[in-house]
Amino acid sequence: MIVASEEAARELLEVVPVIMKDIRSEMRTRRSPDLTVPQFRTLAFVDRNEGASLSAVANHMGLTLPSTSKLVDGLIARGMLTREDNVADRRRVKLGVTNHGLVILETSRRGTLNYLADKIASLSADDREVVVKAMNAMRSVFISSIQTQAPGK
Amino acid sequence: MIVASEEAARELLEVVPVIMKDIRSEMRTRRSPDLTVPQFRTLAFVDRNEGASLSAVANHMGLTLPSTSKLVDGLIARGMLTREDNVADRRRVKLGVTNHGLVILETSRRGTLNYLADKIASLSADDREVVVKAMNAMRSVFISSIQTQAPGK
DNA sequence: TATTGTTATACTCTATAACTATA
DNA sequence: TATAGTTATAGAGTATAACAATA
Repeated sequence: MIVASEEAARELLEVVPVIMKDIRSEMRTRRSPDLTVPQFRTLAFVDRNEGASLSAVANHMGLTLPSTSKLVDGLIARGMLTREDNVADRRRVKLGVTNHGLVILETSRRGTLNYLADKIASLSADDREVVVKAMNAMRSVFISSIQTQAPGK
Repeated sequence: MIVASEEAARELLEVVPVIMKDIRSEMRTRRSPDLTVPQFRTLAFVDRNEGASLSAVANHMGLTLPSTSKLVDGLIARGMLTREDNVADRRRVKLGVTNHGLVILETSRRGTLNYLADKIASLSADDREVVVKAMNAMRSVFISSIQTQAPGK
């Protein structure tokens, strides 16, 4: 089977929004209504990059600084993130996940993973393998390799 | 390679939001800033199902009726959709795409497809095939087979 | 009474413009 | 002057609650 880029692009444009809609609905309304997708991704990023700056989060999320600032505001207001001054460069902030934030993050992740795994269980082992391979290929195309600044500087 | 549902679910939860973010950004800011993703999907659905009711659109999109009503309002205000009474059942409406809507839809689709195809072109032929197969598997899992009501009744 | 749709209200997501503080 | 971040403002996406019209 010869697959043109155009054909793969059509498939992505048709199917990806539907998967995304499903993930978003699951996060919003079912087992784990605590986090929206951007909130979940922000929390997960700060968890993996303790002390990250706002710019680092904005870069990872592909959002502007004002959008990211507001997103972070909400998570701080709900006690899931902390924001401190960075003494080495006082223009910057250092973000951190609270214990409460960690609990919410893990609960949300578990609920969503269970939901997705349950759906995927209906596929053949071959199809599951194809999905994993496709996601790895997509990762190389869509996830930029830009890394977080080291928290210190 | 044996792939557990859990592993495939983790991959989906990590990668799909990033692809979606990219598609959304492309639609919003680059070649085709005319339609958001939900607007695009609504227009495409009504194009394929001329005379569809609001409920049919809501069902397809996985949205509530009020949300769908507002979404459609916006497209009507911008001259891309029409809304008429359904004489056979006056509670219902019949939606249609205008010529202007068709032009915008096609322009947006072409721009986004070109953008995606360009990115995908960096993959090997094997990887492109894997992507298409994965999307077909996902379609069976995530796209419900519920069909539109016939426009007449 | 059930179905189809709209209006009112509210919150999140996201952007641009204008600003402050620090380097 | 350039960088990091916030505040103000605004539009889109989405939901629930309350309602009107029709079946």
